[in-house]
Amino acid sequence: MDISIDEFTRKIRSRGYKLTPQRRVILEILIKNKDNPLTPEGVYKQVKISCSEVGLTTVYRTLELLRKIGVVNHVHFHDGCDRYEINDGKPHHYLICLNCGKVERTNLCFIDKMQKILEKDTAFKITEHCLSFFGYCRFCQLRK
Amino acid sequence: MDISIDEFTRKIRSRGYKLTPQRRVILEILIKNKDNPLTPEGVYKQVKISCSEVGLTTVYRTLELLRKIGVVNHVHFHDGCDRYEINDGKPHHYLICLNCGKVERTNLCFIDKMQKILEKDTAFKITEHCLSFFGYCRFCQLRK
DNA sequence: ATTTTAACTGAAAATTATTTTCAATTATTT
DNA sequence: AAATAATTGAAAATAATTTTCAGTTAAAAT
Ligand SMILES: [Mn+2]
Ligand SMILES: [Mn+2]
Ligand SMILES: [Zn+2]
Ligand SMILES: [Zn+2]
Repeated sequence: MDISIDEFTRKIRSRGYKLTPQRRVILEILIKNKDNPLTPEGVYKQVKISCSEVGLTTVYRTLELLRKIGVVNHVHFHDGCDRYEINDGKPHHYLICLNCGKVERTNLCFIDKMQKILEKDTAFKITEHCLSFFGYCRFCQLRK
Repeated sequence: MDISIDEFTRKIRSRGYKLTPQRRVILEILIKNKDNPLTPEGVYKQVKISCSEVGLTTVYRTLELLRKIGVVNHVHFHDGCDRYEINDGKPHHYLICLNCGKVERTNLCFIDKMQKILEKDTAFKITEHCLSFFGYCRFCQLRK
């Protein structure tokens, strides 16, 4: 369910944006890391490795653009920076250990149902949500 | 279901912390604003109004302390800063309009059920969660 | 193909949120 | 009242993000 480059091109162009090499590289990095949400800095570092002259500013700008067109989701680990992950259509949420920082991902989700009810109830048109759980992982429950 | 000053005092002292005037004032502000999560800056401004010599640094430190002892929750509106609200024991989540920024609150929540299942499923001990919905409010759905 | 043009870029500067440092102060215990 | 460890606020430091701006480029028009 990953976005294809063609689909990406279409989405970008149809809104008057240009498909630049920088945008393509950043998208590729996000796809490659579909299992862990990256910070802008994290994206930047990986972009640099796979070569390329891409500025950090452009990373920030591109991530926000991708979010706007629905290609990435924006998530929070409460660690002081934003994170982005490719939007694969499936809901998934995170379990973040307050002790060791370990992050687990889960696909269990009742949110869709909740969202439908909320929309009916409040007339709000929901396009994104952000859900994270904080607590203590298996390991940290024992020590400390 | 608001926390009482006695309960607060007990919670603080039992962990070796001191009950200072600053901490008391900050707690009062949070109780007074139980319906909208405040940023540290927001707390600071209100503290200043109700008089008091309290430094912004102390506000940051106190909010984090209150979170640690379970007196406040930490929420995110994706607007670049952390927010805190008094923990009244009830779950409530937010609907944040991506267009006008309006924030609505809802009590509808399936999270408790989800949390139980997750805990069983993952052996993670969950102590907090953060859920927000983003989209477009009634008004913004029409214009734009 | 060449021109045109608005979108895009990166470096540097600016801004904003948050954390750290440290010397002085204060709440609680003795 | 003294002892002591916790707490405080101002200032400095750090970290994340945004803005500015002059130069570049993708895509549309010729
Ligand atoms: Mn946070
Ligand atoms: Mn965010
Ligand atoms: Zn852990
Ligand atoms: Zn709105």
